[in-house]
Amino acid sequence: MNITVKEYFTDEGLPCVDITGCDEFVPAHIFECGQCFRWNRVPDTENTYVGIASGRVLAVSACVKNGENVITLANTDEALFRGFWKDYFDLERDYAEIQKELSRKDGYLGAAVGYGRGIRILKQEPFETLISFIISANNNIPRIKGCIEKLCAAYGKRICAEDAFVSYIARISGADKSSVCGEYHAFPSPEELSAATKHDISACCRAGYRCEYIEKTSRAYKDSPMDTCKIKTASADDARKMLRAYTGVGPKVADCVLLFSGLRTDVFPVDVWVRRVLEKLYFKRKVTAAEAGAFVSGHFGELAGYAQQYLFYGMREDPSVFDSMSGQSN
DNA sequence: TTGCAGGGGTCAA
DNA sequence: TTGACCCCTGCA
Repeated sequence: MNITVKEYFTDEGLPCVDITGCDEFVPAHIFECGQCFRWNRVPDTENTYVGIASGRVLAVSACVKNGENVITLANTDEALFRGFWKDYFDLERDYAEIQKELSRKDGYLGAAVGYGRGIRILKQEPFETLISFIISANNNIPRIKGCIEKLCAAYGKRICAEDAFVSYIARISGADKSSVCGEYHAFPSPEELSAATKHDISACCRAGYRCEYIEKTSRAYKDSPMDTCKIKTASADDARKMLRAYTGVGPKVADCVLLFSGLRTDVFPVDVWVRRVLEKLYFKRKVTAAEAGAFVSGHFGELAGYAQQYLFYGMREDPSVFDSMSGQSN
């Protein structure tokens, strides 16, 4: 990937970088495809999102300038971009090539890829991803986001945005500066979160039976963190086993953590949405999660994780993208 | 206002 | 393989 980075300051004095040479980057698709919970669209903007990752706040937008796609990252300089955000957004990977390969595999994927162009799989912090997807079990996105925000507010480090950042957000959204939030919280570290009991966690974020999972997993993680090197080199099944050693992690959550923290791309989280896609497109009948999992690992191989994201996003956002495709899988 | 079903699973029997 | 688990939301 040959990306070009231009560093500058906005009128407010906020450090920014403009990235060109990366056509596969659509903020709405990246942040609303179900992989992350701490990125939110700035009200009254079409394509600008603010999020927190590893204790850093960033505003992301994309537009076309002079016929060229430009990604603007605000509140970072070039050094921080190269040292952190470039990897977080997986900007080294050639998604156009992945899309080509998936489209060749099967007609349904071709349709899904066409719809979800611009999705990128983020490399999120493993502990945050682990706890977030434990909370996601049998839960819906607004509530998951609410639980996570409350946990962060209670146990995470406070981050005060610079005045220039608040002014920038106010300007691009047309909002009054006083209405723009300037306070954020990092996701708590294993040490911070493991200090809380399940009762504390329950009082804080009302996550029900998942609170016990959060307590146990935070404490276990503090003593025995994920061995990401081992996870990357092990077989997919062994990697899943390592994740499932944490309480509250079953097959679906394990695959989500592996995929969305950028550790593996050959896993395929099967939840009710994905199962619906597979049943509708490939099986034409009801299947179990295990049956679905066995099918996809053979059918999609190393690119299973990307296939999952495109299929899932297409099915959830607009199931009609598959309507003209019946009978075209191979 | 109330009651009920269902939600992007996991655990234990 | 099945039921219980906590809590919220939408709907009748």
